[in-house]
Amino acid sequence: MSSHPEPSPLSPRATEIVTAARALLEEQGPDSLTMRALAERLGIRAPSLYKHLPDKAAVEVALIERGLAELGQALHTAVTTPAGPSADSQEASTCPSPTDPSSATPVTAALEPIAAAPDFPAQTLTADVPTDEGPPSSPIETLLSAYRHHALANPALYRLATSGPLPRKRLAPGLEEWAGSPFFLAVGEPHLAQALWSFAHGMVILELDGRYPEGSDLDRTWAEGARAFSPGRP
Amino acid sequence: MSSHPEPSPLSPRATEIVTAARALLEEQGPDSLTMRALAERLGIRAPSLYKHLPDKAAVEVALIERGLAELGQALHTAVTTPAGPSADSQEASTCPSPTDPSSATPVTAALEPIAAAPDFPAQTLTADVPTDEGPPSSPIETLLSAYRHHALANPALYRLATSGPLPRKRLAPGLEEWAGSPFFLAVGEPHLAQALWSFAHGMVILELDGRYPEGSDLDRTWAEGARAFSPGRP
DNA sequence: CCTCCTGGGCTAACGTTGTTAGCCAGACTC
DNA sequence: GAGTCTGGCTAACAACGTTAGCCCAGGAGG
Repeated sequence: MSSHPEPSPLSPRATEIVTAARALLEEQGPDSLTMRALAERLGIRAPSLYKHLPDKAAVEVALIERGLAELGQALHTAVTTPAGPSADSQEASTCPSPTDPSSATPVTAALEPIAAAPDFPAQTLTADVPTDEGPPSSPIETLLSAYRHHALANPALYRLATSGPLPRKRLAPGLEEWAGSPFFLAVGEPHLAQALWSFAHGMVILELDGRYPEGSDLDRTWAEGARAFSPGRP
Repeated sequence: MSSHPEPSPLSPRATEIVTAARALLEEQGPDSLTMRALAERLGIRAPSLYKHLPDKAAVEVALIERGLAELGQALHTAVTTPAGPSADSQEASTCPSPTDPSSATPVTAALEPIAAAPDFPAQTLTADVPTDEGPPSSPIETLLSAYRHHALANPALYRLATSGPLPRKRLAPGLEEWAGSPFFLAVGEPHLAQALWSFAHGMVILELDGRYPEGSDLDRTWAEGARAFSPGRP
């Protein structure tokens, strides 16, 4: 198994840099991901980074690739696993990615909305731990739950990987398609799959951006959406 | 009617500045919206802008308010209008917003994806003019069509207004709710409305970011989504 | 052992960005 | 006429991404 499309190859040192960048990103927010701060975290000076990576965009592309790969991984196992109701198990079992042993970052940092991402004022992100309950759930519900959990567990990386214009040319080919394919596996029809993916992304990104009114019951909104996309609905 | 929640009050000159900012944004893309470029467009120097607006964020907040107000306007008329199949008519009839006469910008700039927004590599945004055809459409289809058309007609403003963390504190209160309320009017149930809004946003933002695979038939994806959210589906 | 080369660090510096401080001309008020 | 805003201006700062150029360690080849 593993993440099918291979990520762009990086020197060992470059990989270290990207790992540090990831930690910095998730700990301090995207605005704090500067070349100087990144270098300092590694005990070197900013210009030295350019000996290993051509520019900042390359760091971001590498991060995007990691983000897509991990998201894809989470979704694939969610869709393959024989419908486990608890969404947490998947992450823990697959995230120590086999392709990249050096990424020893503690990604599996549980589900509490990351402590502090200072750039992003955290707004409504106070009580939004999804409630896992109800019936053992259909494939679609399982997939959506995995999607939501994964995104909320890695908010900054998710945002980086899925928002804003994509530098497709610099990205490992096929990665996006692969990451999205579980939606097809779950619903069987490509256009419906695309629609479901769009729904999931819209939900997650609006939740991350604190865009829903204060007291919204997002669990119910997700459920309502899942129901809409389910084949024979009650 | 008009946009119910009043936008934050601005001095006449500040309004001019925001109008120029909007033009700059839509013509040259978000990266080109710098204080210096904005000032130059007005024939003054950057520091002078600070006599009228506290900082760049204030410019952006004002733009966001305009974006949300216009989006809300478009959606409201789409939902109130007795189901006109042609989505174009709405914009033209309501956009010269009655609240703000000085915004004489040609917003109604038709539907061709704006010529050049250089910062955003336009990618797949080549052949994505939505095809208006098929049966006269349900309220939900009308709403979704209006949403998509409006967003694609004002891509940069839409992105600014709906992506990234919201500075809620600085935003006119109630604006977001008002802009989103047509979704409730269309489906009748709040959670389903939120889900439908999320779907629409996800579709649009992914389309704007050129995130769908090359040859995607987005019309069908929209249709599939609309069908999923429709009450009694075939 | 000496030489050479190269990988990977460094400092200095440039051009942009948002933003502040402080100056000054005109217009309006009393 | 004196005074006070209003709204321009220049100069400057800090932080950003990035480039140029220096230099030291260590391995390779003779």
